[in-house]
Amino acid sequence: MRIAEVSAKCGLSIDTIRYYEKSGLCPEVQRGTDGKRRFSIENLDWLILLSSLRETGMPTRKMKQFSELYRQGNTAIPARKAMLEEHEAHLELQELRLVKCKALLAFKLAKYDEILGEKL
Amino acid sequence: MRIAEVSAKCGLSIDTIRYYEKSGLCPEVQRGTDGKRRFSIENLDWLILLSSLRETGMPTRKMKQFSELYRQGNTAIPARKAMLEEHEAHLELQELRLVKCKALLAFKLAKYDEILGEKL
DNA sequence: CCCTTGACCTGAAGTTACTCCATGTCGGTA
DNA sequence: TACCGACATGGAGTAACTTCAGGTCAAGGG
Repeated sequence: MRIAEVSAKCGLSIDTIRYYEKSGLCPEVQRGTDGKRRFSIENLDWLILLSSLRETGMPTRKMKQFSELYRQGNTAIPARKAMLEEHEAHLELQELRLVKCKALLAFKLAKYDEILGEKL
Repeated sequence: MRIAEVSAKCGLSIDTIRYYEKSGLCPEVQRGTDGKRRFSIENLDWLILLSSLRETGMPTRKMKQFSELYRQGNTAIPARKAMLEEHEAHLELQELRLVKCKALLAFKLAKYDEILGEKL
């Protein structure tokens, strides 16, 4: 698979994918004889996961750490599991922020409607 | 109210509050005779709202735009309302991302457990 | 066979949104 | 009066991209 296809499938921009590889956030990507990247299914799956982790606020520093644990193979699975569980907890926090913001917006919008209503 | 207290109450760091004022993301803050900022309740409320908007991904460019509409007073309420409603829609998107990430994590964690189970 | 096109490459500079730092002032206390 | 803590400023540093300038390669059209 070439970079454009991977980009479409994982939601990361082409530039971001190159940036992630360069920064060691994803395992080595093979190259064709033309020097261009050829992504495996494994590469794609990894980028899909990274994309989702990133969207939900995991810093690249942690993604790099996670990637290093991946390179270490199955012996590092408990460590990887711990990282994902930590991120799960982080998702709960984000959920709370969303709920809080929703409530605040509802309150503000109600106040706007009140003011607009008075003008009639 | 002084900056340290406002920071504690709105969750933004002291540096961020100063940065927001400098960038025009919040209305003018009064100064005491000592040259130090004295925040009103209105200032605090505004920063609490900005903090929540920021946490949920509103870019500072939009926060600035919103702030300019605030300065225009009640005539700009329909425009402000529209912006907050747009952000509400954005929150729905984030919600989806969270749900998607949760599902992906659950799947990965189940796979890890499977691998760890096989080793026994 | 040559030329153009399109998808890709690299290294470097630019952008966003902070965050940290050095240095300086002011009001109050020992 | 000397110092302390909370605040001030301007500027440099950082994270995570994003954009840009300039170059390569394979394929197709004239």
